[in-house]
Amino acid sequence: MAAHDRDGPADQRGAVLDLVLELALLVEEDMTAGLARAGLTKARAHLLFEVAQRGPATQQVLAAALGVSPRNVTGLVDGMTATGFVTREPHPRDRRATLVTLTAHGRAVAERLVAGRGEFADALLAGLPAARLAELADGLGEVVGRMRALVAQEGAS
Amino acid sequence: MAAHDRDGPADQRGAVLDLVLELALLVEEDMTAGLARAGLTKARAHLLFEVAQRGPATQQVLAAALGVSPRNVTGLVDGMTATGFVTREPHPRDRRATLVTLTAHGRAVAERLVAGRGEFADALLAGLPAARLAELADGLGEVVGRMRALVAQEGAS
DNA sequence: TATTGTTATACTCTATAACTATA
DNA sequence: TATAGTTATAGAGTATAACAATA
Repeated sequence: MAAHDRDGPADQRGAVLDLVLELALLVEEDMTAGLARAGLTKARAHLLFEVAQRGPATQQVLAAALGVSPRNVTGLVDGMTATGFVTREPHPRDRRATLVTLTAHGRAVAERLVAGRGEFADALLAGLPAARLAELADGLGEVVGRMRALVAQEGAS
Repeated sequence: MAAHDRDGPADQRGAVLDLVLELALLVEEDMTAGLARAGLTKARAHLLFEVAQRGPATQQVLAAALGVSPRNVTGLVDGMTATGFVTREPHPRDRRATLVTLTAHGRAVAERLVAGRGEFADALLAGLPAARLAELADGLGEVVGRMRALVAQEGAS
């Protein structure tokens, strides 16, 4: 117990870190599985949401928004065209460009996934007292802030 | 303000969910970047840790432990042999099998990554008062428990 | 006959470089 | 000359099915 007391703070941080890592893993698994049920991968869902928010967009714009190469967007759009989520429409004023546009199915799936967030939040958090939620929001906010700083710092170097 | 008050609990859950999702994304990015600096991918690091914990293991065992196909393990071991993290050693009693074994480099990198967890925990959490940490551990524990149940439930259906 | 690992094939995400059509 | 998107090529993760060697 003495050693445990001495290492208390580090142990506690380690325990919280373990929870954060496990949570990240579980969220990723759950999300990937849910998207697969909708016929999507994470990369394609990302593109779907981007188009849903912006409206029809060129592949260059999408590449920049997603942080991937233009070539990669070609592949994603190819797949999502074959599976009926988007179409390539001619750009009205630039014949080099195409406008990636949602199909009715793509729009419906995007809306359904966004709506599903509420259910997900309930499954994770319903029944927790407001005080408990507030604590979590505070603590997570702090941790997320530090993570953002870490990632930004490493991205810069 | 009235509508805001009425939707309070759902809003609060939505806010916490956003934090959880952002945290999962940031952790994943940071981890992927860190592993890349060590010459590893997530899949290869997973295999590395598994071998570090178990000692030399057959590819079948590793496939089961990682939850991937045996064929996939062949590819991972091929890559990690080429990059000097592991070797294939003959199984002493079963000439069909190979024992995936860490090289000195593989062992060193595994130890370095495990040690790096402490620094990561500090970067994320150092300076937070013990009470704050305890709250976080409680809240995250609850959320992780529910996530585990969710994933298990979906995996079963 | 069952198991271990590999070859064969295929799909997805990712990247760079070279090329075409258009600005 | 610069830009949009594609073809070409390549590496990594993932899967199933067929096959060899061995149990």
